[in-house]
Amino acid sequence: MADGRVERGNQTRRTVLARTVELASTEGLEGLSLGRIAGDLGLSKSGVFALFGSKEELQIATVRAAAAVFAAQVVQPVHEQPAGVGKVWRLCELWIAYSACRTFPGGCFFRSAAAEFGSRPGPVRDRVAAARAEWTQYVEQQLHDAGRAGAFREDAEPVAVPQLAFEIIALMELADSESVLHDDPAPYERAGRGILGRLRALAAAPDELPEQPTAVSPPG
Amino acid sequence: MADGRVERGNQTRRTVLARTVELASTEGLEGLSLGRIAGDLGLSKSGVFALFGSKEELQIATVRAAAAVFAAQVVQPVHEQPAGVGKVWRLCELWIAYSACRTFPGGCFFRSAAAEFGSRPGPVRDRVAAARAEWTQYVEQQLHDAGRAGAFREDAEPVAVPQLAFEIIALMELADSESVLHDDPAPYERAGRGILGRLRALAAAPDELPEQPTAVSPPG
DNA sequence: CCTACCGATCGGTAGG
DNA sequence: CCTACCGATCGGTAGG
Repeated sequence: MADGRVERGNQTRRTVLARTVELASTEGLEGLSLGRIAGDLGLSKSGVFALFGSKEELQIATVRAAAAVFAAQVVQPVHEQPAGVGKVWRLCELWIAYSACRTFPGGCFFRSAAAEFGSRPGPVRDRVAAARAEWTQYVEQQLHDAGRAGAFREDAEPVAVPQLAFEIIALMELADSESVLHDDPAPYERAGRGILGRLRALAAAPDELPEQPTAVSPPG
Repeated sequence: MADGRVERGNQTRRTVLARTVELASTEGLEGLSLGRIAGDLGLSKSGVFALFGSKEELQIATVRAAAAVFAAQVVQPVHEQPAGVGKVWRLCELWIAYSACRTFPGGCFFRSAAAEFGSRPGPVRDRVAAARAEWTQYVEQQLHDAGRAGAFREDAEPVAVPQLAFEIIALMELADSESVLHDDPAPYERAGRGILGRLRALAAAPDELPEQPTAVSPPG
């Protein structure tokens, strides 16, 4: 009972998942191998297997672990900030930093995972789709709250929140993809400029936003 | 010499590549298996191997074959159209149709391939990066030519061509990704609206562009 | 009975 | 293009 075996198991689980989120971002969730992970961490293959039950469960646990990292790095820091375009822009800056600093060595975990499992029905795809839908809804909620707080101009058309969220996410994800593919930080500036252009055009107080995104240091 | 063996080999090569471009778009370039392809096509594993020399060469040949499909479906149809925002928008419509009709069952081949090989240095990544760079340069060229033809307003800031190309490509690629992941055509309308919004804001004759994108039929 | 592993091995398949 | 194989490794499971 109190011999610590359960706690040791939980610790080993965390150790395994810390490694699989890294591996999966570069080699894919399907590229995870129980034997290789075990070898890397000095465990037996069957020991790793016993902790998760199947490779598929390991993949799903890896997606959940990546979501926790993302939440801590992108969502949590803005938690207490008042709603507004400033909060939306801060969220975008945090996303760009999350991508540019290679939190996951292969770039955004959820862009990679969506590309890998997007056309493979099953529980892994469903988990990835749910994680992405939650993020989209979170961005939409921030835009909605900003609108309710009077952050958008009233002399223009009402802001189409899902459209604007789609455009912001598109710019950030292409920056992530191109930056990884070409080892180049320049796409982050493009994404930042595009997002600021949209937000400044709609903001009631555009001067509260910078004219240009701050420079992003090279990856790696 | 003239016994037709070379021609038969080329035909078999085309048959194999027609299959691998489909498979790779859903299961990845790394997921290609010489044995599986051979079995699917009633060939021997070593026969397929002999045609390409290595799995890596098969992957590169698959990327080249996909590029030919893309060029025929998206680039070739606008070849003789005069430069202008109308040509740019037509190119975007063709891209959206290329994605929405599932030319490749897993969505845009080059988005999938970039996600899979973006952080794996080597000849396959280089070939994927080159194909994407060519597409980006082609879009930029069309925007540049439109500007030279007087298609953009002169009372606004000069159009930043690479920035605009980045934004257009970002919207199309997120539509592709989300449509595949959620089996939903709605993202294509978002992408089309976003692109038209940008083009109409910059166009000297915005009335030559539609106000809304035409509806896209569901995938599959 | 439980867990968290171990060394060994299952039936199949990988690239070559 | 074929049959016939190789060293290795795959995900998963056996008894202890």
